[in-house]
Amino acid sequence: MTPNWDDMRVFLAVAREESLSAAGRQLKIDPATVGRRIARLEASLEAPLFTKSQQGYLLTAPGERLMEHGLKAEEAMRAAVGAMAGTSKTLSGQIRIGAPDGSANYLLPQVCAKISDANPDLDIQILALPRVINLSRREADMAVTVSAPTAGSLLVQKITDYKLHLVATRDYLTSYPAIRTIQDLSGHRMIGYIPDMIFDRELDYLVDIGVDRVALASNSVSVQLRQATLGTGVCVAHDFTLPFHPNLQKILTDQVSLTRSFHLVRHQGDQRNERLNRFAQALSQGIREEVERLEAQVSP
Amino acid sequence: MTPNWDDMRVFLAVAREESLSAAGRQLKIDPATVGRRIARLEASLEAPLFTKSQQGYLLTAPGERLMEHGLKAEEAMRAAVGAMAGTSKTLSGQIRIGAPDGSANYLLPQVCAKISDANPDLDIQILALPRVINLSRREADMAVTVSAPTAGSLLVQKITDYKLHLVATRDYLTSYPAIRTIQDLSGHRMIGYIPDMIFDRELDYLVDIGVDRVALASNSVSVQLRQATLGTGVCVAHDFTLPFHPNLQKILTDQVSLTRSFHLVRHQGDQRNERLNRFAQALSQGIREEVERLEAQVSP
DNA sequence: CCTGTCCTTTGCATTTTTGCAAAACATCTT
DNA sequence: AAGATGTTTTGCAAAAATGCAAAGGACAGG
Repeated sequence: MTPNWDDMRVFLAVAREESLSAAGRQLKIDPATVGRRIARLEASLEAPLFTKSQQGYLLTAPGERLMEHGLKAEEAMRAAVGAMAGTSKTLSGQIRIGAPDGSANYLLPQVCAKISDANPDLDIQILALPRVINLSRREADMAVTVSAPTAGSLLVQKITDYKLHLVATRDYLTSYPAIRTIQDLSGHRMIGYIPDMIFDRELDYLVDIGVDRVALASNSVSVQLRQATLGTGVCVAHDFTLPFHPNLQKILTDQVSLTRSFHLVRHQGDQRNERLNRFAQALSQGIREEVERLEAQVSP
Repeated sequence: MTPNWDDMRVFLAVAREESLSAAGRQLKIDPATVGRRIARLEASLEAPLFTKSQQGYLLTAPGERLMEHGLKAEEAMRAAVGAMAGTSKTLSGQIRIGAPDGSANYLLPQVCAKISDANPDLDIQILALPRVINLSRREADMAVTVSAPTAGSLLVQKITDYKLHLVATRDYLTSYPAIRTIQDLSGHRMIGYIPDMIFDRELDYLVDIGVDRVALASNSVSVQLRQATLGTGVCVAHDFTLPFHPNLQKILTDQVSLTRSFHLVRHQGDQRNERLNRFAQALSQGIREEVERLEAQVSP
């Protein structure tokens, strides 16, 4: 019998989450229903799609083959929904943004709050991960990145430049030897990324500055800034984060001033998706304005 | 809210049939249900998809846009189902073949009966139309044709050659002046295709033979043969039809012997659809064997 | 080893969807 | 003009799907 196309939507969620419960949460339906929908799909296709256990639902070989086609169906359905968006005043549904946690923590909350105010029926999800978001696998609808990706069928647009400077607390600076030159840094504790976990070359600030040892490291910008705010060392901070940490001040600004850029990266298949286009436009403009507003609050 | 993907499947049927009733018949669901599914889809997309009346359901501009994406979703879902077919011993579901009515009447019934015997869960539909089947519009899953199409993203494979000869009944031949040469035909009633409705140049047999007037014409081969069987004239017949009309005999075989070929035409997008591949293989082989079997029964 | 947590599956009640039949309307044929 | 045929829409009963709760199992932590 003809499979129910909507069962394919459920199938994709289970394939991704590898769990009836998790898929049920994502789809907002009962796990019992998810299980029944999978059973119905398997019956109509006469093929076992998962190996089943309480530890998880894992795709079989036929299930893998089905998933390939299911992803195409999903893309078409997304585009279909997107094509309808132009007819509505406000956006609805759910959109997920991937972002490095610097922008995820310090920019996106404000930007997305405004977008949400203007589009009450839209659910926005900020995926803050210290790694490259895989848009091909649809981990998110779009991603804010620092480096512009060059490979894959992706759309990339530059959003804005932003500045970074070395920072430390005033207490730290008065308690430790003066920092007048870059060479003086070698006598200080540096805070930064975990070197072998840096997932974007453009985030490797300290190498640019000439620092080769990081005593306090984290893969999370907010953790790094919290450590700096405690007065435990010197780190590189985005200017737009400084209004949130008034006890941090810039140092060596005449010698070290870094500039990076945010890019918005999207799946090429979404190019004509009006719904995502509208959201992307609002997001880019929001980020641009927020960076400008926050950097204006930081003394030169 | 998230549209139900299966509502898209219903939407496509209504868009094609331009009628709830016709779509319901095609989908084997009640027209009332079809109407409700369309209403639900329109509500979820917040867009009117059809202009509605008892005369029919016609797509609106948003509906047209939706259809583009819906067709892609459909292609993906068909491929998905097709990818599963290899896992099952027998085929199931529904497959529609377009064919000119010569092969539709005299070959496909036997060939499809055998395929159906081997695949009890498969519904086979023979679309016999006196015109070119539009595979791009998915009027059928595949088509048997005489001319090999050269345009469009289609897969074409030659199935077999077959022969055609001038025929008439014995009674006709004894009641009317003898036919010894092609020129003698001008004093006889010719049966053939309606000239301005010939949809395939390869079917324009009488032009090849040099006959320029068709006194008894039809766009249907079976009608033509029935007329010939009544002894009302001379027509061109496929050799494989002659075992069904034992009172028809070939004439002028030394002067007129036509050869044509059957081709199987499929949508390029179905190239890796295992379910349709298996069916196509069985169909081609079946037609090949059936032409051979029937032509063997006809005296030279 | 025991407890807690989370998973899948099953039974049952509730909700939703569907089929059926009828009403209303439009079109075509006699 | 009347009857026949086919359409869409609506109300209601029947069927199907879903949610809820509980049972049973697996795994992790204390």
